[in-house]
Amino acid sequence: MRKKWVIRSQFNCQIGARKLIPIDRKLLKGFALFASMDEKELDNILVGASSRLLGRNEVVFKQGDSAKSFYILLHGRLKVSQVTVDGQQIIVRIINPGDLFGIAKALKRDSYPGTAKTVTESLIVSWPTILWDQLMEQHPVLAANAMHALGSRLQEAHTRIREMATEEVERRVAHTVLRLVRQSGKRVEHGVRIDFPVTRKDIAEMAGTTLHTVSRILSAWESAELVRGGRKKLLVRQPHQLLLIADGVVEGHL
Amino acid sequence: MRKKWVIRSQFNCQIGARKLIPIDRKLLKGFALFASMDEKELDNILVGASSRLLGRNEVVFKQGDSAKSFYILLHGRLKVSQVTVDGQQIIVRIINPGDLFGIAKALKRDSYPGTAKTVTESLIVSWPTILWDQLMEQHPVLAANAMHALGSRLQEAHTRIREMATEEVERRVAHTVLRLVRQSGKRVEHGVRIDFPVTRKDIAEMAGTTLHTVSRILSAWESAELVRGGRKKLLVRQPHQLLLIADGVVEGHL
DNA sequence: CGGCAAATTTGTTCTAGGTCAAACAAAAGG
DNA sequence: CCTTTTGTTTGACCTAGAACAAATTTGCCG
Repeated sequence: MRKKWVIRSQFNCQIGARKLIPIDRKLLKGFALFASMDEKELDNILVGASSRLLGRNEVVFKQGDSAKSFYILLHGRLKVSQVTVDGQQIIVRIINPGDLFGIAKALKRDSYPGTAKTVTESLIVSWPTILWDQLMEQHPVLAANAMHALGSRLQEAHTRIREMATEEVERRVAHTVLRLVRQSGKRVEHGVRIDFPVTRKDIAEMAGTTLHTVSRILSAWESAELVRGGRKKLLVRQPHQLLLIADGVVEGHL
Repeated sequence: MRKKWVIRSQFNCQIGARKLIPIDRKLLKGFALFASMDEKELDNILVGASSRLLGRNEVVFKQGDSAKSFYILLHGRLKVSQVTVDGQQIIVRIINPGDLFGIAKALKRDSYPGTAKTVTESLIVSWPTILWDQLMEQHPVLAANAMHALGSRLQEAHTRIREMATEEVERRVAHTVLRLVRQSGKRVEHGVRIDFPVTRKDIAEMAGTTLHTVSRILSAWESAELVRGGRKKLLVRQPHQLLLIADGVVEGHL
């Protein structure tokens, strides 16, 4: 068993060995991005790709780094954050398996606008950024799918903007939690569990508020039996009730 | 002359004649979207397109309408807004000449997520939505440019999210105004004028605040000689000072 | 197992900016 | 020209939620 495990300067200086996990096209299959592509096309796409297995809390790229590669997440979970000049942090998005990320080229940028960090052990595949245009050109299906992905992100962004502009915190937090449920929820015995570690601070940075306020809200919800919290854990017991709060149908519990 | 035109309840019942302005490929040239495409390709793209000249305050499509067409704005200015269930409005974006809009297909939607309305007389070109995929496939350059356009919008959306999450109103309003200056500013004698009618309410809906607050802020800025207001008018006299406010370098004037 | 850092909870205070209210000004339309 | 509509300004008040502060809990690592 390969145990050449990390010597971490501070972030992710990884070791060569880790890099060369053989990439099987089977790994790609099943993701929307590669929908309806045949084996041959997939192999073709994989030329030039390399993969990496990362542990928890490792940084894939940092805000401002020059964008040498673009990626797709096969397994695990990342979060992308930005820090403002005055040190405040926000979470731009959570990356789920199958998502493209670091596609600075598509955004006409040559540096990454945010920092991508694993929150669980993760498997990623990367390509050199210079291959982007070529890849898009040679695989129209891929291009179309990538555009769809961008489109969904844009829609989600608009939704967040609208929420932040018009809704009060409790509803925004409810929306945030529901989004997590939708993207990363796992049915368990008494509800739906967010299947990766989320802190109150994370939620705050997604909803545009403070961890204190989030904590108060979750406590209130816990009293009302809507959720069950825990350190970096969250179980939603009554998604439907939460939806009512999110949509402003019922009064909140604060 | 095809006069099978819609009689639309209350908004944009326009006249058939207006529809059939001959579209010259020269009109398209010069827009980033069609960069580096030759005459022949442009003509090809224009097959299936139709154009329309609209007056002020006409609705191109309404939130929820089924997305039968996608558009590009050649001349004029539109604004896209969304209304929430409880009647609050926000401005999603301002559409400037050369911008694609109504590309629901790229967002995997079959209805428009917002309402697009002219704020000045505008010239638009439209294609039936069903041509989208075909057009993207046959013109990789167009596809790439369209993706860039989406990418820019996504970036702008993230910027707005970050601003709304971390900045206080005065800075947000400053950013909003500066964005208007950048996109639609016209150098004039004593500064830069926003070259289309913007109300305080518009600005509020872009910055995520109320028209009252915007009015107060602009009044304060006016006292400080930073801007000059007027009914639906705005002249920025000292963009640089405004930038300092936007970036939080100097105290605001409230 | 004990110590430590990270995460969470909860109380108290304080203010930015929303809400309510009203007067005012400039277009638009007849 | 007068009336109406639409946009703007300003004041007075009030509250959601941020900021400040501290105690408490939890998981981790040596």
